[in-house]
Amino acid sequence: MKVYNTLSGKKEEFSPQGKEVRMYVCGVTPYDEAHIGHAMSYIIFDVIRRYLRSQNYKVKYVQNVTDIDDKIIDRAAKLGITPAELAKKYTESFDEDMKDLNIFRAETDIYPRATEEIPKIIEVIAGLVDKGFAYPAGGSVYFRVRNDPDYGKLSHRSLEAMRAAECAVGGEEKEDAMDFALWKASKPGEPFWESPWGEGRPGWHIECSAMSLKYLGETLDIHGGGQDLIFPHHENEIAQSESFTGKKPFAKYWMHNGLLQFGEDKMSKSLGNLITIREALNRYSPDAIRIFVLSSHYRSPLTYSEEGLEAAEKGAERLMRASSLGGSKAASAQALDAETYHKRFNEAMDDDFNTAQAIATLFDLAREINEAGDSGLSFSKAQSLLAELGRDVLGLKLPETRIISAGKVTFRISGKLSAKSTVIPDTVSARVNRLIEERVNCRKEKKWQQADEIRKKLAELGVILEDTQTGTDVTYKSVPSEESLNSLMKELGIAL
RNA sequence: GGCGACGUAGCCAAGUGGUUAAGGCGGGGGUCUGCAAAACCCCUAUUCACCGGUUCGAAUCCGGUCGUCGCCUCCA
Repeated sequence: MKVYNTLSGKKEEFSPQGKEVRMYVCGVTPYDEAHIGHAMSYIIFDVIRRYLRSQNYKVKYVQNVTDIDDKIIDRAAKLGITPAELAKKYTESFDEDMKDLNIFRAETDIYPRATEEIPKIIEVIAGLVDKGFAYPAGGSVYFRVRNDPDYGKLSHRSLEAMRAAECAVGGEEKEDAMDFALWKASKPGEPFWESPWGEGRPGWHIECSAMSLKYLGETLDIHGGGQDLIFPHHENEIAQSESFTGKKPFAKYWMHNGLLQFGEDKMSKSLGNLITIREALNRYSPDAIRIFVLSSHYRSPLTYSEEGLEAAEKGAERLMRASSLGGSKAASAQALDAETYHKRFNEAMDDDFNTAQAIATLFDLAREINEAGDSGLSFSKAQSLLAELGRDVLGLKLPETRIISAGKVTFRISGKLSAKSTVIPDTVSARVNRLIEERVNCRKEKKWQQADEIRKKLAELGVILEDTQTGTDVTYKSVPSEESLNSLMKELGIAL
């Protein structure tokens, strides 16, 4: 398996330290709703992790929550609530988003919060001060960048070049403009913790060093995040961690996803041009969002577009249909060769997680299944493979089809409804089934106009009917209200 | 200004020395169907921004030109 490492700028053979892969992915600062740029990043690392698991690696996963920083304090002050309340609210909202996007979580995962890791953070800062890599000034503590000869190795730039850019600002108390804060003295009214340097709170970068050290040890296998974190965040993490432990590298493989673009610009909170994950989920299925993200390479930027999401929705529908296609009773024993697809899929994923090619393989497999279905060949093996790779590795839901009404009606849920485990109320399905039954009778009697009318009206309510050789398939794209069905039945003169 | 990425069909997007240049969406034609839908089949890039060069051979390597974007400040 080859993995692109930002540190070396090359694809490298993946060889973790042990059987268990130690993986750390930078989490969010919960001060607002997460947007689909976040979704992109977490979907990508989710798939990387799922693939590692499918290749029989164990993965020990840690993802932080930066629940204290300037933005949280400012925002909370504006809203008149405490920073802790604000952070809690948006952490919960983020967790809900991740759940609906089908992001894998294991019992053994750790999602540490900065505010709950203060002792470890102070321990690391104190260690850096002892070793001369950091110095207190004015109640804060700064990292002494010039003492780290490796500084800049991840972002591939020199200290001189950075100084020349004259972008480093503030900090009259700093020895060097490039030095960054490990510990920030608190201002009146701000939340604070006691420390050897006075009341204050942790700087942004230090929590990741402290948490990864505490939960994953001195050397990580994979450290991931968006490309916007390469500098300064990850550069600073390396500086802190390697200076503290004296061990290099802090992380064997640094993986960074490309950023989501929105029109001409990057989608970001500061530009205000964002679509939240919640808004996206209200319009598109989680599978569509995943296919949209995974259809291009994870290191390339991706531009958000309605057309792109709609195209992905159609694709998701296609995979879902193939994975739930009912087998013919007359299917011959001759099965198609699923193994070549499995091989192609793995080869794509082994090459730095080429999900675009992996998905293309699934589309080819779907075509084979449909073809086999048309020609009466057995395709159950191919179908299990499609479901396995789609669900377990790419994290798609590929909503299950359930056969109801004695095999006459195939029931499906698709589109955005699949984000939650939607249940169609009995009162609703009873009415829909009654309408289908009525339509079946109309068709038997060749009352085509009436049959078409029922189909059309149900479609307007988000219930799609399709006739097959064995009966009628019903797909719920939304759940109609009992009342709307009642009035439809009244209009058509059909009694329950 | 410094560092980096990218420019492949109507749109999205793989491919990075020799393959018929993946796949999805869209469009056109057909099969099936009462009609639809779905599915399947065929067609939709003689060509990979442009100009030179290396090579028996380049979308793929090198140089240049034009264009787009990211990072250098909080960000996934």
